[in-house]
Amino acid sequence: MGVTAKIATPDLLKYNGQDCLATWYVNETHKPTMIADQQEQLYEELFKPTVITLLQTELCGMPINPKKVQFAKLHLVSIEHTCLDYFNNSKLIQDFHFTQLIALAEKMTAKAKKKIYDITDPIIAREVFNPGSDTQLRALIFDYMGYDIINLTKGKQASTSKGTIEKLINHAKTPEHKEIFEHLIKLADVSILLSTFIPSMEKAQRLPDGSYRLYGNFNLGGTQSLRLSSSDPNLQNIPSHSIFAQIIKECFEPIIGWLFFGSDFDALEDKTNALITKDPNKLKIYTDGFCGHCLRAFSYFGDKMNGIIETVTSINSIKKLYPDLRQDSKAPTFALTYGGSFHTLMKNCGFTKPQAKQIEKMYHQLYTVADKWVDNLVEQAKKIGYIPLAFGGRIRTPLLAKTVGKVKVPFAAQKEARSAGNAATQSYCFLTQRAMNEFRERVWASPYIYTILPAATIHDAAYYMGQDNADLIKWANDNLIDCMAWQQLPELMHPTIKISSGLEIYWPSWGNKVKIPNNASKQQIKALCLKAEQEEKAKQLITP
DNA sequence: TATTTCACG
DNA sequence: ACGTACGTGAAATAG
Repeated sequence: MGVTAKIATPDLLKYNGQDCLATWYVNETHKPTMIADQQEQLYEELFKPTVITLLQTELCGMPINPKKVQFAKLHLVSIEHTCLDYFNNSKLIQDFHFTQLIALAEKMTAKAKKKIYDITDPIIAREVFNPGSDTQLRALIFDYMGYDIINLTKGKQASTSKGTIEKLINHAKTPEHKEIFEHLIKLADVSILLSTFIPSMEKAQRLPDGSYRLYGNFNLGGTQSLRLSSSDPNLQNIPSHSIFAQIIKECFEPIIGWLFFGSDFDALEDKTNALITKDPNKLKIYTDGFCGHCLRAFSYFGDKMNGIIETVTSINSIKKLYPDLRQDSKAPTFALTYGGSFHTLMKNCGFTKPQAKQIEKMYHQLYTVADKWVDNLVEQAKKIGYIPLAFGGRIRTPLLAKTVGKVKVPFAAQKEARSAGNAATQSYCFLTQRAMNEFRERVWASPYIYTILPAATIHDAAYYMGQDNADLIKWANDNLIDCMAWQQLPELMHPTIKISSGLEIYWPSWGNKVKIPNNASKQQIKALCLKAEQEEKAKQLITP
C-alpha cells in the first residue's frame, strides 16, 4: 500500500464568496517514476493549473432550463409509447413472444426436478416482450423472422444494433417486417435519451436565484491520450448531431442576464496531425486550400469522376459534382486513419474486396510520409518503451518494447501500436486545457473575474458563461481566440498554417449558434446578436 | 460481473 | 493460426 502524500501547498480559491480548496495528490511511490519519466514539467506547468481551471469549471456547472428538460422528456416518452404500443398490438411480435414463453417453460421444466411449467405459470406469464433485450431481438430477427446475420459483436454473436437493423430494412421481406424494424430503430433512438440523458439532466440543481445548473466531473490524468474524461454525469457526450440532439441541446439555456458561449478549434486533430507528420498531402489542405474530403475522394474514386483535374478549384468542385462519392470517402478514411485494413473497410463500410483493397492502396499512397512517421514512432517505441505525446507526455508501450529485435510483431503489440499512434495525435487536445488556463489567468486579472466563468470543456472546445454585455463579449472573443491560437510547441510551428478557432454565442439555447468572427468590433457583435434576435422572433411567428 | 449498445470526440 | 478502427462513460440485460 503506497503512502499518499501532498506534494504541493493547496491553493485557496474564492468562489461565490466561499473558500474552495484545490489540492492534488501524488502517490509518493510514484513520484520518482514521474521524475525519471521527465513528467515533472507537464505536471507542474500544465496539470496543476488545469486542476484549478477544472475545479472552477465544475463549480460553475452548465446552465439548464428544467422546463425544457420536461418538454423533451414528454416528447421522447410519447415516441417510446408509440413503439411499445405497436409491439403490443403486432400479431407477429406477440406470436414470437408466445414461442419464447413456450421455450422458457420447456427450459424451466427441464431444469426443475419434478415440476412441469407451462405458459400459464405466473413466473412465465409475467414475462413481456422486451425490445431492449438483445437476446430477445436476436431470437426475433434471426431465428423467428429468418434474416441473415450481417454483423457480429465483439463476442462473435449476431449483432442487433441500430446500424444492423438499418441495413436489414433494405432487405425487409414484407411491409410488416419493415414496420417492425422502423419501430425498433425509433425505440433505440429514444431509449438512450430516456435512460441516460434525461435522468442526468433532471439532477440539475436549483440555485438561490431560481436558475439551475448541471454539475459533472472533469477527470484529468485518467486517459491514455492526455485527453480529459467526464463522468457523473458525463458532460462530454451530450447529443450533438444524432437524431434528437436538437431537443436535448435546447435544454441548455443561458440564465437571465447572462450569455452562454464557447469556442472550438478549427479541425484541431487534422491540423496538428498534418503539422507533426509534415505529410505534404495533409499540409496542402491548409497551405493550398484543398478540401480534405474532396482530395481523398479523388484519390479513392478518381476513376469515377469525369473532368476532375488536380487543381484546387477542380478538386474542390467534387463537393458539388460528386457529393455521394465524397460522402463515401469519409468512413474508410476514419477507419484507415486509426490503422484499419481493407478487412475493416469490407466489414464496416460495406465495400467489396477489390474496392476495399483499392481504397486502402490509394490512402497509403496519398499519405506515405505520415505512414513513415508512424513507422518511425513505433520503431523508437520498441527501443525506448514509450511514444511521446504533446507537451512532453508519454504513453508506455511495454508490448512493443518486448518485440525489439524480433521480426514478427504479435497482434496485441500491433494493437498497442495503433492505440499509441492515435494517442500521439489525440494528445494535442490538451491545447484546449492550456488555452483555458491562460484565459483563466487573463480573466482573473480583468474586470470580468466574477462575470466570465468556465462551464465545460469537450476535447477541442471550451464553454463559458458570461454576463450579457457587448464589451465583455468583445473582450472574451479577443482573448479566448488569442489563447487558443497559441502554437509555441516546436513541432507545431509553421510559417502559414495557424491554429485557429471561432467564438459562438449559443442563443437562445445551445441549440443555436451565433458565430462571431475573430476580432469583431463591438458594433459587429451587437449587429449579429440583433440579427439572431430577429430571426428568433420570426421563427416564433411561424411556429408559435 | 461480462456483454452489448450507444452517446461524444 | 491468430484477427483485422482510436479514445472515453453510462445503462440495461443476462446469467
